[in-house]
Order: sequence, then C-alpha cells, then structure tokens
Amino acid sequence: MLPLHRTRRGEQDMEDRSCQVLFPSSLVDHRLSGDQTQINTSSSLPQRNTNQEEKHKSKKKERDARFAFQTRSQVDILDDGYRWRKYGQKAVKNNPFPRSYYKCTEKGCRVKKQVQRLSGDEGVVVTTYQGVHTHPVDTPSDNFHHILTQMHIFPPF
DNA sequence: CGTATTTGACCAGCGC
DNA sequence: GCGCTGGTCAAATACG
Repeated sequence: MLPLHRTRRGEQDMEDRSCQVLFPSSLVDHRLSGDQTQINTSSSLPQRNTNQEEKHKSKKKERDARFAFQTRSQVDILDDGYRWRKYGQKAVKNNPFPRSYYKCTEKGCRVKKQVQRLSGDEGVVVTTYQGVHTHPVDTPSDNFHHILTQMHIFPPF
C-alpha cells in the first residue's frame, strides 16, 4: 500500500479512507480544445523515451482524457487501488502547497495523476487523473469505488 | 540490492 | 524574443 510515512504538515496518521468528495468545484473535462488557462495538456513527449505509439501528433498536444475532483482528506494520497510512483513536485503560483506528480507503475500504463492541496483550505485535496489504466486495480478500494460511482466514472478509468 | 522518492535542472507553451 | 510558469527527467538518495 501507499507509504504515508511523510507528513508534510500537521500530524496525520489516522486512517482516513472516509474522504469526502466535493462536487461543486470538481471538474470533468474530457478534452481540451486550447482555451485552457490554468491547466493545459503539455504532454510534450520526450524524444528520448516513449518512442512507440503516438501515431501522429501533428494534430494537437491533446493527449489523454483527464478529470479532477476534490476531496476533504487529511492525507494527500488517496488509496485508489493503483500503484503510483512519484516523479516530480512543483510549487504552483498562488498556492502555498506544492503539487505532486505521479505515474502508474504498471508497465506500459501511462496514466498520470496530480495531487495538490487547495490554497486557503489545506483540508481539501485536488486530485487530477490523466489517461486510462490498462490494468485492473491491484487492491480494490471500496470507498474509492463508491466515489467513482457517484461521479459516474467507471472503475477502469 | 532492487525499488521508490527527492530535488534541481531542463524544456515547452504562453503572454507580454 | 524573453521571461514566467508548469510539467518531466534523471541522478542522487532513502528505504525495505
């Protein structure tokens, strides 16, 4: 499971799988045309790696569908049943909390997700998923499944 | 010793 | 064209 050994602020050890989804500001964007301001799909495939598919990128930079939702949770990383490897962390403007970048550790699976806390309300975590898993979940999480059901999202994203 | 995380550097897109 | 901002890489480090 996810090692939550690192607590950035406060003392959160308690198991809080009871994360509450906040709908009002949860956004579900299937694709981005180009008028996005805050978030853009700058996949920017590196030329040194991932040289396989990607038929032709001549169109746009638009890559994977993605959706975001907010939860009120003590821990940054919700257990959604998948294994994630952190590959970056960046400070975003107008937000005292850093944004973390994760990739699915499953081979061949290019699903990514970002996690960041809301500025002004450190109790709210914004999780953004990007892409579709090619593999079933490792350790199913009932709670998370319930959340996705509420949002009309199906388990294999 | 293998795998995951940390962290600064690097890069691309956008606005001015 | 330049600088800011966000996203990713990769070497070093931590951890089991």
